[in-house]
Amino acid sequence: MHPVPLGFDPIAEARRNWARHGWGAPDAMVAATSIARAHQVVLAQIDAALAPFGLTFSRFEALALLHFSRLGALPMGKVGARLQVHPASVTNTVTRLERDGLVRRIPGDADRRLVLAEITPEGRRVVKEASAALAAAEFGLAGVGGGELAGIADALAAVRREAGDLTP
Amino acid sequence: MHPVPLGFDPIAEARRNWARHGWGAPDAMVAATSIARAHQVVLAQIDAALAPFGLTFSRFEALALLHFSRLGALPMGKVGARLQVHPASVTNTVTRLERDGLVRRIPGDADRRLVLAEITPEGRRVVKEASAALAAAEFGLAGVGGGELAGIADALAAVRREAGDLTP
DNA sequence: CAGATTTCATTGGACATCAAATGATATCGG
DNA sequence: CCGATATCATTTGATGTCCAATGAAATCTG
Repeated sequence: MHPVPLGFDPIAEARRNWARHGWGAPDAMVAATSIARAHQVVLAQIDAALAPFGLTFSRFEALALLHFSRLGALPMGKVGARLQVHPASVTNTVTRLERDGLVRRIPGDADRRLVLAEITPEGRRVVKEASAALAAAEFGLAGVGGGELAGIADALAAVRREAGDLTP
Repeated sequence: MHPVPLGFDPIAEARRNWARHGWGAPDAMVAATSIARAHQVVLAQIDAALAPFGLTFSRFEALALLHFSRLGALPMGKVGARLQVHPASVTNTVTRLERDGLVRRIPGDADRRLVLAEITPEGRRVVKEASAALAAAEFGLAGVGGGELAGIADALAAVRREAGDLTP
């Protein structure tokens, strides 16, 4: 997509322009833009690593969650809560996983409003291979040192804290 | 979207599960997942701050880039290179900005393959107001301290370095 | 100079995400 | 017990992103 590097840092350039026009909160602008760019870069590599398995990161996350669960099955709502995505996104994700035979929808027994997503044996096989591929690709963060990885998680904890993700 | 907090950190939980199954690169997994979550949180707040202006972050970025440019106009390709997005995304973004009268398409004079996106007076008016709103909302990073903002940018610089964004 | 190659923007298809509305089911209250 | 309210999943529609293919125009090459 970007065969030709720009030769300069687009975010640093944005900061200069931002300051030149006297616009506010330049540090926040740089931090937010850095997050967006890092997300774009990492997700592209993750999806590339998962493509051979017919998975996207979204689908992999859902599949891994089910694989980790006690019964290999969770209600749609639980999946959304754990992955922190919109209910409609869960419906979409599970539908595609089901299409590929990695997941099955089963009706809730006690509460008939519930729909459970259950991972299939094929799903378990695929998620294991995919996790290995993801680990091999270091989640798109190859080249980033171990200490730097911890630094990223720590720095972003402040953002997640604001969002209420942390237990404080 | 998530009125009810989970009561625990989903990423910390993911790390435990990941380790329990002996899967690789847990630090990278945590870092990548943290980036994805931070992106989701920040972008949601940014888009909320921009909604009153009929803008999304993508459209705002394009509009600001044109506003900063010397002539208030840039070829589509340049916009994509600077914002680091796919050409098809630029086409989409500019089409919507044009629909709202914030941008105009003008044909390239020298090279007739080029299409220039030019910001309109209305576009300049809107982008200024929007930038103020964005600054007021601190880019969705209100509550994150100044030092922490710099820490985020610094930590993510390692990722952007790998992607070739930095000049070194 | 003419044909081949490259560059540029657009189009169409696929995927992910969210918001709002809908239908089905469960629970609460009188 | 029955009606009102709440919960759950899905559907529909809008956005944004990418890839692959296409057509138009410029440039390179023999």
